Amino acid sequence: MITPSRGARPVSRQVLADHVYEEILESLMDGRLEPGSPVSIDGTARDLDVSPTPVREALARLEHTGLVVRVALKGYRVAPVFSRDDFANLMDARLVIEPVTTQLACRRMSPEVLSGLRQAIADLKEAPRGPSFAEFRDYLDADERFHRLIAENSGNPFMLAAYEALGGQVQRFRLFGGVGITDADHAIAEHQAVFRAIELGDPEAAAAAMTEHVGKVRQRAMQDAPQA
Amino acid sequence: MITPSRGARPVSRQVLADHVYEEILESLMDGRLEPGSPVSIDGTARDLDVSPTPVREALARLEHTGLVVRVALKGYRVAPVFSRDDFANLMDARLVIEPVTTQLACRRMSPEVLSGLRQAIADLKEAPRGPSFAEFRDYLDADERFHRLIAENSGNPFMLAAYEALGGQVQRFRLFGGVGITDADHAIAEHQAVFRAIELGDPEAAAAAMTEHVGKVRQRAMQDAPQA
DNA sequence: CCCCCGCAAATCCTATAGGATTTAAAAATG
DNA sequence: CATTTTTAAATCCTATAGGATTTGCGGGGG
Repeated sequence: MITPSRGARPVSRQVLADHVYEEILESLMDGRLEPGSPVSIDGTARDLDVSPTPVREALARLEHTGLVVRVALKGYRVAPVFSRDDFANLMDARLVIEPVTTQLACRRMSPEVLSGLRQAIADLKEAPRGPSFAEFRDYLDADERFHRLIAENSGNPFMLAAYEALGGQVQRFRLFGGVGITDADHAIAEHQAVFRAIELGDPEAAAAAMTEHVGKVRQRAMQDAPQA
Repeated sequence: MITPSRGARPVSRQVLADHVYEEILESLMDGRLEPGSPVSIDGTARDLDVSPTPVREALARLEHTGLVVRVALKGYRVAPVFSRDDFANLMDARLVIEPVTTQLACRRMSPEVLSGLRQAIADLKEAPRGPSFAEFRDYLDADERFHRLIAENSGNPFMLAAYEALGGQVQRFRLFGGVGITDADHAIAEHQAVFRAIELGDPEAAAAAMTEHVGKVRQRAMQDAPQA
C-alpha cells in the first residue's frame, strides 16, 4: 500500500509521473513496501489516485535503480532482501569506487561543497538514532548526502553513475538489516577524518580515510548482523 | 525517422514496449537519429505503427543509458555528441572498475566462461570493421561480450551493476561517429593478453593486463578522435 | 479429506481520446 | 518587403476502455 504524502503542494505545472516516482521511491525507502512483494501498476494507481499511465512510466524509470525488478508480462516486485554476503559484496564494491571519487573530488574541492560536507556531518551528529525508521531516517539521509556530495563533485559523471548504481542499495540494507544505527559515533569520527583530509587538500589521505571508513563499516556490520 | 526493422517476427507473447526499445536503440546506434535532435513520442509511435504508450515506456527505460535525455514537459532528445573529455572520463571510470572485475573473475574461472571468452576473441577477429554502424556492430558486440562476461563472473553483483552503469560499449559509437574501428589489431592482442593471464589463473596479471588494455584504448582514442 | 475445475477478480498491456501547451505556419498589417 | 498577429498543427501528458492472461477462490467429485 502506497499512501500519498501529506504535504503535496499543487505546483503550477508538474509532470505527474515525476511525483509518482518520488512517491514510490519514498515508500521503498521507508520500508512500507517489503522486499519481494509485488508492486502492482493498477493497484498503485488506485492508491495514489492517478491513472496507470504515469505509474507505468515511474516504474520503468525506477527499474534501473535496482530497487524494483521487472518481469515481462508479470509486473514489478520490490527487489529481494539482502543476505550477509550481499552486504559484504556491496561494501567491497564501494571500497573500489568511493576512494576514487573521494580522491577526485578532493582535487577540485570548492568552499561551497566543503560547507555542504561540514553540514552533513553536523546533521549526522544531531540526528536521532532510535530503532524505528522514522527516527534514524534523518541519519541515513545525512550519511547519503555526504557520500553523494563527494561523488557528484568527482568531476567524472561516469564515476557518479557507478556510485549511484550502489547508493540506493546502501540505505535499503540498513533499513531491512534490522541492526539500526549502532555505530554512529565511530562513523561520525571516520567521516570527520575524510573531511579533514579533504580540507587540507590531500587527495591520497582523503582516499585512504574513505577506504578506512567503508572498510570499518563493512567490518562492524559483519559483526553486528544476524548470522547466516 | 525511425523505420521498423525488416525481420520482425510475430513472436507468441511479447511486450511491445521491449520491441520498441530495441527499435529506438538501433536507430540511435545507426546514427539515423542525430545528436540533439528531438525524439517525439507521438511521432515515433506513428513511425513504428504503435500507440504512444509503449513508446513512452521504452524512452523512460532508455533515459538511464544516457543515449537520450529528457526534459519534463518538453520531451526527449538524442544525447549530445561525446566529447574527448567525456570519453576520457568513461575510460577513467572503466580503469577503476574493470581491473577489479577481472581479478575477481579470474579467481573463480570456469571452463564454460573461459570458452566464452575464447569465442568472444575469435568473433572479434573475424568481425568486419567498416565505417558504418551496421558493419562494426558485430565487433562492438563481441567486445562488449568479452568485458561483460568477466563482470558477470566477478561473483559480485554490485560490481556488475557498476560496470553496467557505465554503459561502456553502448557509448563508444558516439565517439567513433563515422570513423569506425581503427585499432582492432591492437585491441585483439590486448584481449588475448587478458585471456592468457586468466587462463593461467594469475589474478594480478589479469588485472594488470586489463588495466593495460583499457589504458591503451583510452590513449589511442585520444590520438585518433576527430578534432581537439 | 483431497483434488480439480470453473468463474470472477485482478493484472499487464496497448490503444484511443482529449486537455494544456508549445511550435510552426499562414495571414494580415505597416 | 518586414513584422506582428492569428490560426492550425504538433506535442506532451493523463485518463479511460478493453483485450489477453493470470490468479484466487469456492464448490463439486473422487
